[in-house]
Formats: sequence, structure tokens, C-alpha cells
Amino acid sequence: MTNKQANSTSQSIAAHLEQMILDGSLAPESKIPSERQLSSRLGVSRAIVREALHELHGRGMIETRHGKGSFVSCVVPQVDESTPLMQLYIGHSRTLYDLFEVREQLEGQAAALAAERATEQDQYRIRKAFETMEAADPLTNAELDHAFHRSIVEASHNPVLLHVLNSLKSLMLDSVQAAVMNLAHRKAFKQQIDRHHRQIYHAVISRQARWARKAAMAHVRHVSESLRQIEEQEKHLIRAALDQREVESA
Amino acid sequence: MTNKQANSTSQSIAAHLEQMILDGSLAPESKIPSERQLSSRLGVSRAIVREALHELHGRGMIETRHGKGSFVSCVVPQVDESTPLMQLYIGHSRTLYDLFEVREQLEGQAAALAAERATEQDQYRIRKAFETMEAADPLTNAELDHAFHRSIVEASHNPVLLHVLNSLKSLMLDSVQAAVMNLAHRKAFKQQIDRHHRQIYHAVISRQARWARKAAMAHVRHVSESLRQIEEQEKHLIRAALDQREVESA
DNA sequence: AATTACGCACTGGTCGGACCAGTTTTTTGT
DNA sequence: ACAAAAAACTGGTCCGACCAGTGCGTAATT
Repeated sequence: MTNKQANSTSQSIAAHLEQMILDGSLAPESKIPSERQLSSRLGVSRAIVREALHELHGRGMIETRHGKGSFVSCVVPQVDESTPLMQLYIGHSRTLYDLFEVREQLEGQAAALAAERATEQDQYRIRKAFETMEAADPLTNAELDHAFHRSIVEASHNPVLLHVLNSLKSLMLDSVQAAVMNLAHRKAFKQQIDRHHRQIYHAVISRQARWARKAAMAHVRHVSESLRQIEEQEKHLIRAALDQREVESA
Repeated sequence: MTNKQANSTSQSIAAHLEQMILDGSLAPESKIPSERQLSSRLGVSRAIVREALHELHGRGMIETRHGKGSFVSCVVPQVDESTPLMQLYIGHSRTLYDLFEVREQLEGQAAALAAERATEQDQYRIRKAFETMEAADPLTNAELDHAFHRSIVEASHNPVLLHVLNSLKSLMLDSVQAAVMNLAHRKAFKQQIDRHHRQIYHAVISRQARWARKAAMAHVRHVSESLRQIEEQEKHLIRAALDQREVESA
């Protein structure tokens, strides 16, 4: 299905192993056959096997310990529901916050411009998006939240801004988006976010550019820091789990 | 900072290359030195280099083409200048000012972050770029001006910011760049620009983030408005010419 | 006999050289 | 001058060797 064997041996072997891992043929924490074993069984040189393994390591699916072997490191056994989250951007979490740093500026600018330049039509759209979002079920408002912000960016009447923000958003992995949305599950966060949305809305509608910028920036920053908190918590959980496991295996 | 060199050679080489990519030392789409070259330059075997490259490939930071080489595949997707949408807008002067509007924010943020996060090495680079620029012949300092701004953006240590600003800059047509440079011909503008540069430089070096942001934003805004003025003047000239023609043909 | 220590048989990590296969540049023969 | 052949790149694959951690079983020591 997703068999892209693209370039060649090492690639296809990596894909093959990945498939086995995702299938569950290779359970998490289970030991992967040794390099020499794979090499002879697959009829390729050991170098190729090593390249394939490094490829998987790059994706964080594998961990290798000198003298012991390589092990599947699917952190969370849960199929593919809620928490492959961390693993994806765990190595790049820094970049994620860099991204928020940029977004903070641009969303702020967008809100300010929207307050200044929104036409009546824009204001109508913003109002509609806002009301729809407020009335909606908190669990399903991912799209609506997005639509609200989008309506504001569009009201800024700056295509470059729109374009850049779009590509930044598409940069965020779905998992991260999901995580952001999961903030809504925590009542305190949800309320804070709602408050921010209201502030942004009113500021833009009442054409108070300065306030709009401030509110939008605060909003992005809040989301970013909330995410950071969650990451910190999960890191602790993971570490705790690992410690626990080591205790058990000791 | 995030330098986990953990296991060994291939890992640390991968990390090193990743750093270079994120830093912008290796621009997107740029060719990475050949495996044999890296191998000899880093003093390790080619196999190790290959493993490091595969690691990066696994993370999607690299693409490799047989017989050609390996290439940085933009971590931060380029703000597509090729997208049909942008294609339409490019060239419209209105879009140009939208662009400056965005740049104003981002350059400001970059300067502020640079003031906060610049290492000694960064400061040295910035100082060198600044002094070189000041000492240079005003007519040929297009490159140097660019280098100065770049050194500051790099000192912000935010790869997303770096890449976005890079792609924005590439959006500006050469003609525009030339026009900006032509501002230097007018003594008043030139002096103002120099003053801005000095302010930015001193603010960043003395770690005054707020001031740095303000200066950088003022700088971009000034350039933008100067350009607008020039355009206005030229428009008058053109209109005058057109009127003249109509008179003649009447 | 129990315990320690050594050593062998694993594991991954690194090396160098060889060769194949695409791509680009240079040379060369008409 | 031009087109074809050749040389000089590039990455892709293989081999065989050796080093370095790890673990286990056996032999030496107590």
C-alpha cells in the first residue's frame, strides 16, 4: 500500500521494517534481529542494513545499543490514536516553539491590520465565524477555531501575510494541531482560550488595532506555553514510565 | 543546546549537519558536499557519512539523487513563489508593500531575539558585518547590507524566522532590490539608512531587545515608505508624460 | 562446592578499498 | 565546429577486517 521502494535496497528495507513495526510483527521494545542476521537473511550487505536502521532511527522508530542490539521504540503501544504525539516532534520541539514565536508576530499583525482594514463584509464573516465557534461543541470546534482565525487573517487584506501564515500552519504536524485542540479538554485552558477569542473578536470589530494585536499575540503565546507545559508533563510521565520499567527489569 | 551526540560519530555528524541546515549555513535546495568530500573533510569513513545522511533522510531533511548528490529539502517549506496565487500578486506594487508590512514584523522580531540570544560569536559576526558595511563604498554595498541583516537574523537562533525571511526576500524582484539600493544615491535617504543601521547594531550588541525591535521595524518601514515616495514621484512623471502625449495627439 | 575470573561468542561501530551505476564535464576524432 | 567517446565526478552496494561493548559459560581459584 504505502510501499514506496523508491530508490533502492536500503530504502525498501527501511520501508519493509517500518511496515513490520507498524503491523505489530515487531512489537515495541522487542529486539530486532542483529545486523549480520538481517544482512544474510535479506541477502544484502551489512552496510545496507545499517543504513536502513539509521533511517528508522532518524524517524525515532528504533533505538540502538552498542553490544546489545536494536530495539523497536514505539513509545506508546497505543495504536495510532492519541499519543504518538511527542515522538513526532520530540526532537524538533525547539523548532515548534520557534514557529510559535513567528506566528505570534504575524497573527498579531494580522489582527491589527484586520481591525484597521476590515470591510463590512469582512466583519460580517468574522462575526459569523466567531458566533459559530462559540455555539459549537467544544470537542468538534477544531475546524471552527481555524475558520475564525482565518477570517481575521483574510480581513487583514494582506495576501503575503495570509500566504505565510498558511504555510506556517501547514508546517505544524497534525499531531501538534491535535495537541493544541486537546487543550480544550482542560477546562482552565479552554476558558482562557475562549476569553482570548472574545478579546480578539471585539478588538477587531471595534477597530482597535492596538488591542487586537495585543490580544492575538497573547493568544498565540498562551497556546505555545500551554503546549510547553503539557510537553513537560508528558516528559515526566514518560520518564517515570521508563524508570518504572527499569525497576521492573532490574 | 539540543546537541545530543549520544552514541557516536554518525550521530554527531548527523546532528552537526542538522544544525547547519537549521542555521541556514546550508540553504534549502542547496547541494550538500559529496559523501567522499565530507568523509575526508571530517576524517571519517564514507560509510559513516552515509549513515548520517540516511539518518537525516529519515527525518525528511535531505533528499538524495543517484549520480547527482544530496540536497537539503527545506525543513521549513519555502513560501512558494511558484504557487499560482503568488504568481499573480508578484509584481503588483501593492503586494510589495504587503511584503514590507510582514518583513517589518519579522525583522523586528529577529532583531529583538538577536539582542537577547546572540552568542559572542554572533556578536563578532554582526560587528564585522557592520564595520565592513560602514567602511564600504556606498555604491557597492548591496551585498554588505544584505550580509549585515542576515547576520542579525542568524543571531536570532530561530530557523523558522530565518527561512521565512529568506523566502520573503527571494520574493522581491531584483528590480525592487535595485530600487531599494538606489535609495542610497539620495544622500538624505542614505544617511537615514545608515543611522538606522547604527541604531540596530548598537541595540543588538548592547542587548536592548526593545530598542532593537523598534529600530529594525523603523528601518524596514522607512525603506518601504521611501520606496512609496519614489513610486509616487515616478507616477507623477509618467502621468505628466501621458498628459503631454495626449496633448500632442489632440 | 561456591565464587571469581577469564575468555569466547555474540552485539553494534568503524574502517578502507573495491566495484557498479547514474550524471556531468572534458577530451578527442572527424 | 560538432558530436561522440572518455574521463571524472556523483551515489549505491558489497566485502572483509578489526575495534568496542555485552553476556554467558567454563575453567581456575578459593
